Amino acid sequence: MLTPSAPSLNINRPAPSAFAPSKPFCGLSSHAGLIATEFTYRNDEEIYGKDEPAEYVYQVIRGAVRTYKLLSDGSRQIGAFHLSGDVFGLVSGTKHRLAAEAIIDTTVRLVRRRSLEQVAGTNVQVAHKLWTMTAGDLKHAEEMLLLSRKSAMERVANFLLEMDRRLAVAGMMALPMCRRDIGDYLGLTLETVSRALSQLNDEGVLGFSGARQIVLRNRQRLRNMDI
Amino acid sequence: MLTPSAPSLNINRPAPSAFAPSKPFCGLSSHAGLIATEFTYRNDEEIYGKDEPAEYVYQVIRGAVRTYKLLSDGSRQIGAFHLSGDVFGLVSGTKHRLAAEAIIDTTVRLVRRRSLEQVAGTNVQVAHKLWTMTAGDLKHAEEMLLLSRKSAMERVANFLLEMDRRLAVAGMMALPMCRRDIGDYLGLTLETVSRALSQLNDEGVLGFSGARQIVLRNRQRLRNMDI
DNA sequence: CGGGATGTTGACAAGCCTCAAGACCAGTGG
DNA sequence: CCACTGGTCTTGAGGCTTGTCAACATCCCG
Repeated sequence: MLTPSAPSLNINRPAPSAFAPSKPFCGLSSHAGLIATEFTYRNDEEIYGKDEPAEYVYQVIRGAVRTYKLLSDGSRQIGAFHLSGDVFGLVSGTKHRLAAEAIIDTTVRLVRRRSLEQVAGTNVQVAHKLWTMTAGDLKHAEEMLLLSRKSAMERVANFLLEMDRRLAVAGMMALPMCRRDIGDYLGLTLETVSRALSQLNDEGVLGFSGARQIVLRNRQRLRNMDI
Repeated sequence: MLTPSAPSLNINRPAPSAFAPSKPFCGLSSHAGLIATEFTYRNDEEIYGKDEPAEYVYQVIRGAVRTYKLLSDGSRQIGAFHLSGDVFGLVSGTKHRLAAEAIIDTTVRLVRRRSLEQVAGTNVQVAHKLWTMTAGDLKHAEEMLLLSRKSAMERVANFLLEMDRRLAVAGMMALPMCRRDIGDYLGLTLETVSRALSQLNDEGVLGFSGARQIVLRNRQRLRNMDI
């Protein structure tokens, strides 16, 4: 929860005292004079809490974010991992239904939700973009729902392919998240995730160079396990 | 699949030869001259198929609809049950990601997706309505994802409360769907659903008057099992 | 080098699925 | 009116996958 080295300004909640007005927000803020601000969070730092007013919409510039909710039984459900370029925190209501935390040191760009909706009120293209972004979240939720019916190995295989697609460089991926994060994302325990990864390693489907440095050696076999 | 008594015109795919232009589409078609047409399907009749072009958006007038996809292993995932008043078949893309079938004899009202999007292109309120409807679907998917982490009993309890809220009249609900449908919706087998219902009956939490006629006698206990 | 966090592996238990048999119910035809 | 039939639902027995608990290994960082 506390890493004493602070790479940048650190207030728990943004209230961002105007930082750097910057580049287009996923091709969004180019439309109108949306003010985008940058902000940096350290690992495990909260970006926003569940049920908080949704004041901003975010885009990851660098780093990784998890959105999650805590269940009554103490377990945690991770809704999504957001990596460089991803937009998160967009809701059509007024409150966040999931909390968001930086997994590692993360820089985000943010725009006020109100400004965005204001623009959407006059600009049809922006309004359409908001819709398709929410539809994208829906698609992801539906895919996770499908995954939830599958075996542990199928879920892990699917996860690996997703991460391979999203963050592999030179055929190798450096996972930002721990085994527990993966488990809470897939609806498995960290032990089951570890066992699945070990088995894939034993079978030569993947290779490790450190627990979070993974090379996929046989993507086709992973796809065959997959949806 | 085939019930020889046809209550109304029966073509497998709409291509609806203008039937009854009628009342507002969930407060939607009141905005512009959207033409709404009615159509009736018999039980187990397909309304649209997976990956079909999303030509229409539907509202249930009478009856019940299930949307679903078939998995590669032959199992079926039901995404949602749609009852009187519910809108379904709205996607932001061009294809349906789930198929839709009538569970019982069902009348729907439908409007062309193109017309709707056209109106949304000029009418900000309609555009906003499309967004919030998709956001509602997202919320439902997120709730199902949460449920998928819970025990069989918790899922069934949640299902009962949902159906009680949506279709109970005089404290009694007449489920339109069979045990297999419920199982495919909750990610359980029909046997597990049946066992959970029997247990709730034994505990006096609910009462049967026919397998699909259920009275909830202790909603609070169901809520305590629930999310 | 030491210590905490993270990851791996093993043994066991629990919950749910599978398979199977039988009960119930509605519709049909004799 | 009753037997028959197909579909739906219930109930039981056993097995499998995954969760739980525990021990140990590894890594990172001071």
